[in-house]
Amino acid sequence: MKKKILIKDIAEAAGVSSALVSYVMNNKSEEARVSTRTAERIRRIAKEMNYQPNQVAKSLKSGKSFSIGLIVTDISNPFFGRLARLIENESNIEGYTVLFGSSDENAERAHQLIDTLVNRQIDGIIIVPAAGSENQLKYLSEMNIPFVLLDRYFEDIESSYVVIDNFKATYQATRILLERGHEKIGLVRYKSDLKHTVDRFLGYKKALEEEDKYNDGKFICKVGYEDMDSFSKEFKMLIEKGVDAIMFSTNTLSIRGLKMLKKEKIKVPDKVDVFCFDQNVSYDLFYYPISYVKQPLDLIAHEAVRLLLRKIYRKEDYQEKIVLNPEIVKKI
Amino acid sequence: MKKKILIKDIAEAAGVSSALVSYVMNNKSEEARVSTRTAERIRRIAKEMNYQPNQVAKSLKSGKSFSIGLIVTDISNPFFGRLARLIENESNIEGYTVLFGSSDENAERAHQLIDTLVNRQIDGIIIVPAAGSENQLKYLSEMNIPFVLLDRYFEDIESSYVVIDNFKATYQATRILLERGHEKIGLVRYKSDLKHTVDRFLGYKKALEEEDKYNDGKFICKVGYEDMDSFSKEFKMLIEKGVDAIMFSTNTLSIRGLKMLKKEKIKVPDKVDVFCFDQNVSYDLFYYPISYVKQPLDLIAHEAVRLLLRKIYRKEDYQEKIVLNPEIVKKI
DNA sequence: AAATTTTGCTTAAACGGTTAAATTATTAGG
DNA sequence: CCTAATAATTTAACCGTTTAAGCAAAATTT
Repeated sequence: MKKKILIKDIAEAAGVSSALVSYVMNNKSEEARVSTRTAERIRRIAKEMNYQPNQVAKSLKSGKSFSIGLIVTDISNPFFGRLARLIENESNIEGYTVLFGSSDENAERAHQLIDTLVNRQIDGIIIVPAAGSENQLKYLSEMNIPFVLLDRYFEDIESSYVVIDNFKATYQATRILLERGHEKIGLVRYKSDLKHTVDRFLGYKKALEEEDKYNDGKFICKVGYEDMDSFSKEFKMLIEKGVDAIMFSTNTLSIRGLKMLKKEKIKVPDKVDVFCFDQNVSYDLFYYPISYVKQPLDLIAHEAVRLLLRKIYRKEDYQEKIVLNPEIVKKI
Repeated sequence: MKKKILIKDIAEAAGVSSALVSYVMNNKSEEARVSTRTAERIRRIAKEMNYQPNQVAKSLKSGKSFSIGLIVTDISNPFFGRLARLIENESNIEGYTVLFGSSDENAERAHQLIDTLVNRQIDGIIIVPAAGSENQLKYLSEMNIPFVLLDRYFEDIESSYVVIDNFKATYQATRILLERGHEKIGLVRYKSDLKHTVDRFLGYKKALEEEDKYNDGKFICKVGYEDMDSFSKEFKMLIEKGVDAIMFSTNTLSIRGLKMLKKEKIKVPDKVDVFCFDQNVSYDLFYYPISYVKQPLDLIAHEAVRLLLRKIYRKEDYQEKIVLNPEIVKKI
């Protein structure tokens, strides 16, 4: 078994103290006045011995770990998978590693994850916050741990965030359904008070109200995040109410809805037209072209990492709130 | 800004030395003969002050970090996303956190990732190895860093791994296509010498040879992992050769193939029948029921974590090789 | 040539824990 | 009441780095 090369091994081999090696390895030869000859020698030996600094020791000393945490609701959800991948890329470019965790929209679980990540000295966290996790964010603020929210945020918590204009997203999408001449437009949404969920609902509502077709929310189908079993029941009820179009307000709901429509042989768009949320490879395989709201994922990831790193570097307390425009992908 | 509670803060508050606090917090009161009264007091105070041990310091001292690395080819690929999620769950149960990275099937990138993870003192790594990464695995062995391979392995590298019987998978799937009466069965595969790719090819070949329908691999379409652009060209050529069925050998290839078939209006199964690889929500939205090879993902994740933890705990050098049975999901 | 500055390097403390060894307090035994 | 044994606690070294402070030699100034 090869032994891990430490700074003191290099120092020994070079016949100098470990301090010198450290200075050289951290490009501080100048400030520390290391002679160019010695610096050269140290560099050469370090390379020969394939020296890899122990990040744990570095972190302990510096309080910086060059790693960031990422908490999503479920990494296996393609939407978050793609986001995670993009965040990974952006972070790596800046020399950061990503630790991740899935909260399952569960505040308790999110709490655990945050603790774990914080104890591992992550320099900052990107969070898709679960409902009821406000206190955790307050805790992070108090501890001065930089964080950036994604996908949603809390109006009564001061924080940086990157989201899309969800109201606009469903408003525009619903308008398109209206323009296509639909009269009874349903909404499939989660039972949740999270900002983005509510905004998506409000956009839908506004569009319908403008045309006097809101009907007191008669065509809204609310499903719980956990009890997905209820989905089919609720969804069928919605269909039975005679809707002629459906606005799906998330990626997973879109997929589940399309599956149901296909299974129940409800013809799209003759019987019901649909408008989906977020991209998904599946849409391309559906028998009818699917229009959808597209979130600018790469931009979201880019901005999220940028905001976070800015917070990490400049310890300023300034919060940036970024609201990006959704793209409406109209396939017909 | 609240300050992070350290062991010495607890010690001070309890009027004892930090050693005692450490013993108590690590449930070593017995061995260290801490009086029950003191232990109680320390526990109470620690709880009141919400003490969270600094994992970095613990890691430095113990050489253990209670985190494991996970290297997949691409976390945004739903197949690996699901796997990652399951591995996350299994690891969390055992108190481990997951650091992940996507290698993009690129040995250079994988090398970087491994270095990063190792320098962060991860206790072990679960790797979906890229082609040409054998030397990295040797390095891990030399450094005595526990690792488990997933999805594929190298025949000339001694290691633990969890894979499915890929030969059997395509053999059985191809047999089904044969039984359906197809004569010209194509294979869509990656250009790669990785064990699993080759095995999948061999299973296909064997099944065809048994019926004298291999045709010297005339109906094989090989595409590069990176230059996916060539996919459409290659795929069209395959179609033009007049195949009446296609065996797709990975998840992404299946999806891309189905998309092409739909786009080009090539009727499934009348014009060409298909057999896909791995589950995917998309299959359910395709106009015709898709049969596919299903990998037992939860079992794979479970076993991978189990093997890795076993290696971490017992420092034994015994390699476990687990080959699981694929499930053939026949939809017609 | 002495005093001062600059150069090149070393020493040692610190980061926040763990743990073997040492020390002190308590109890039991004679 | 003194000694020995045992119980409870403290001390200090260590994990692998970083970095302020110190020091000796060489170079420069006076």
